Amino acid sequence: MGKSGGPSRDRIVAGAADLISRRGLNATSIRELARHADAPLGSTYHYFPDGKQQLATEAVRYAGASVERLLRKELAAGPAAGLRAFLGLWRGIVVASDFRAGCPVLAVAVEEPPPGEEIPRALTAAAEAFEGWEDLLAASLREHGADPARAADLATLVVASAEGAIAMCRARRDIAPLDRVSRHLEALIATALDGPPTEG
Amino acid sequence: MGKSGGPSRDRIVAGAADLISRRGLNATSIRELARHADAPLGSTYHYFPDGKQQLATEAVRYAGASVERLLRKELAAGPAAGLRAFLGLWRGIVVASDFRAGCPVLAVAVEEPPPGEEIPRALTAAAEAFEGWEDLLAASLREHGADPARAADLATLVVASAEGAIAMCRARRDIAPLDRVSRHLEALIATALDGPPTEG
DNA sequence: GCTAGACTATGACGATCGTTATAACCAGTG
DNA sequence: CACTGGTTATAACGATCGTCATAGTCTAGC
Repeated sequence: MGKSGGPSRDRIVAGAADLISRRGLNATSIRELARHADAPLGSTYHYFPDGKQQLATEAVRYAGASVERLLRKELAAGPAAGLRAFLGLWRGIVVASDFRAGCPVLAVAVEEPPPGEEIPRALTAAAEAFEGWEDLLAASLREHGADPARAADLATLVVASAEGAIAMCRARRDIAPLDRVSRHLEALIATALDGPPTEG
Repeated sequence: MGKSGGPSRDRIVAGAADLISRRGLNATSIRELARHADAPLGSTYHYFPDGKQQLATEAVRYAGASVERLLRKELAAGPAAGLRAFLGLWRGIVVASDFRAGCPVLAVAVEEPPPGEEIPRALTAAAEAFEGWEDLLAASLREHGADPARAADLATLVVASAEGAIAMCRARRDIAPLDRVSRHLEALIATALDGPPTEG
């Protein structure tokens, strides 16, 4: 098949993204990741010779790219549609998992890098995922008439509040925080497009 | 001394809050928690006979109460001052730790509860901490003339976006996301107090 | 001095961790 | 048939995990 791996490799990556989003990175073992994807332990080290760090990095990149793909598609209908799709995606994941799963990018972002100077690749991948989402949102906002100076701020607020709300929902086992944030964000986007606030 | 524990007990709890905020709950061992507080391992099981779960719960409650105390104090000068203190607190922690520490409540909130029906006490404590902060902010907003129906939404947005921004800052090793969110939130609070938006 | 009770020190228990090594399977090609 | 290269199976390495048990060291009050 494709020279870069068969279907089980992809299953491992996707499963890792899901399991990391539930348990956190450092708390998830390679054995659990393999079991979760119905793959043998030996295969994980076959496909990912650099071990856990490599698998985690690819899982984060996979999740980041998936969201980015959805975002790019839905933003074609405007920032409001993109925002709704973004928030709806997370809402679906949180509810479908009965508040057990969240965002794998967030899970990686909240863990301390090892004491050495080296910054783990997975953490860098998490930063890139966040930035990718922000950039798409900000560009769409600007294209639809939002104040360019505030577009980036608003995009950061959207990503940050979505991520935070996901965590709050999981703690409370209640989707209300995400819904409250969604309502507020949709209003914000609407006013950002209609009339830029008095700046001077 | 006090019947409920000496100074080293408090050191262990405070140290646990810090270490959990860096490494995550499941990824932090009791031995590390003891070492971090310069306390012997035996002492952790002496002060916290129910083990890791009890220590984690107390650490989350400690962090939640600390922030709540600060918030209550600063909100006396109005919602804008409270917001600034809240965001400034996190900013200080993130910057002072060189992007290694974050919010222990968030760290606990993003981890999956065990398969049984029992919800870990630490997770419940995390939910209560978030709610405590939200309630204080919402009450202050209402007291200062904000639309009561939107006060709760705005308070949730503040907490969610702060938590999310902290994680984004750690991933990027850059304080900019939190600063961007802060700027936006301060503007939001200002308009919420001045003129409630056209509701329709 | 002596005892009581709070704290600490030490070591162990089975389990699991990340990782590696080695051997077995199993598809295709000759 | 043999052979080869990608995949899986199995076992093991030292290290660390959460927890417990036991014994030691303190300090207070008699």
